[in-house]
Amino acid sequence: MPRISATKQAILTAALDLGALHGISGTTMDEVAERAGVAKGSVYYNFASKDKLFGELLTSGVSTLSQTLHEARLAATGFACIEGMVTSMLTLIADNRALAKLMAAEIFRTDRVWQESMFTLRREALSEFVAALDPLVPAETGEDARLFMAGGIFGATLMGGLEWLLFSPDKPATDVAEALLFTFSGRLTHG
Amino acid sequence: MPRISATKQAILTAALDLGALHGISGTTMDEVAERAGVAKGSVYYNFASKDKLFGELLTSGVSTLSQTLHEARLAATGFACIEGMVTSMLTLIADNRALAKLMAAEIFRTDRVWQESMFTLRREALSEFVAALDPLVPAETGEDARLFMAGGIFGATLMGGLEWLLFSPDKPATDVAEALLFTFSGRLTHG
DNA sequence: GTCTATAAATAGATAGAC
DNA sequence: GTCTATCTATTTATAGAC
Repeated sequence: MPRISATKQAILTAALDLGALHGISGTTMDEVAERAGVAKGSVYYNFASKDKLFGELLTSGVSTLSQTLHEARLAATGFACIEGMVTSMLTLIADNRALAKLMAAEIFRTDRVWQESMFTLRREALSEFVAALDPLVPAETGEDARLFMAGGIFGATLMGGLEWLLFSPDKPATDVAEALLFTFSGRLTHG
Repeated sequence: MPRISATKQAILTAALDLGALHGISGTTMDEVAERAGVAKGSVYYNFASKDKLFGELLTSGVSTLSQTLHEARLAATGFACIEGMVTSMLTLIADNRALAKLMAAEIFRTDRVWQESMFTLRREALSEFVAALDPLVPAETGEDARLFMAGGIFGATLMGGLEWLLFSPDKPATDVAEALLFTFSGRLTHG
């Protein structure tokens, strides 16, 4: 595992921040070079193309998410498993705010060159939620229904997390997790 | 209320479809003109700028969403109210697939010229969920927590809906609604 | 109102010096 | 490995004929 060069890291960070601000198509390689403090030639020395640069950023980001969810899933059982996964994902979003914004904007795009690998990685992340749901849903629940549920919990956490960071960033993460988990706890139907 | 011209409508439709495919920054005014079957000059005759064109598209879309949620909220009470809102929103997403994709990608952008009005309209849509949640949550629940819950239900429906349309479009809408509502019904914690 | 033609600026990418 | 300079294509937007 060759260590990543300082220049390459600066480029990745600049691209991530700018991508979160203006979207990938709205970010130019000139801007990336300027923000990274290097010449554009250096950007292209490290990344063959704009697509390669952002593709690396996104696939590594979704991969980290999968791993985080996987670890959280193994750390508990039953509904506590969902609780831990939602909380872990919120922490990850808070620690990688730019990446979360970028992912939210790109996750349903179907015209990217890296679409295929993103699709696979996204499915991997969702399948962690599917696995966590397995002991909680009736045995006869179909595969599609499990995926819709997983997508829903994933979406709730992502949107709730972004809502938090963009509009109420001073609130602690636990407030957000509690609110989201309240809606999944069944207490909504006890009224 | 002056009726919208056929040309203007064709331009709006073309812009919506292309924006859903390639994002707003990734869509060019040349493509819009070509797909709409008009010259680029006609596009600029009807819309002063690219920003104005997509701004109109997005604000009118979120406005429709707000109205749909409002009507669904008034049509029921208690948890059935949430059920109706989620179901109505899924129907709206299915009927306006391109708009849903566009909104999902743009809803957290903070660098757009129409950001201010989008922010307001988005809050309006969320406040419908907040109102529906009012009788279902403890009286001492804070304003922020209510918004996080609303954002979560909204996010779950949007992501679940897009997951459905992109990857299992053959399943009926009721399957998706049932799956999402299952997670909010409390049956997850009965295991 | 719609068109063609074009301006003016910017984009992704490359060449070649150092 | 990093830079400057530049190529080529594309982009938003406008001018002006019809």
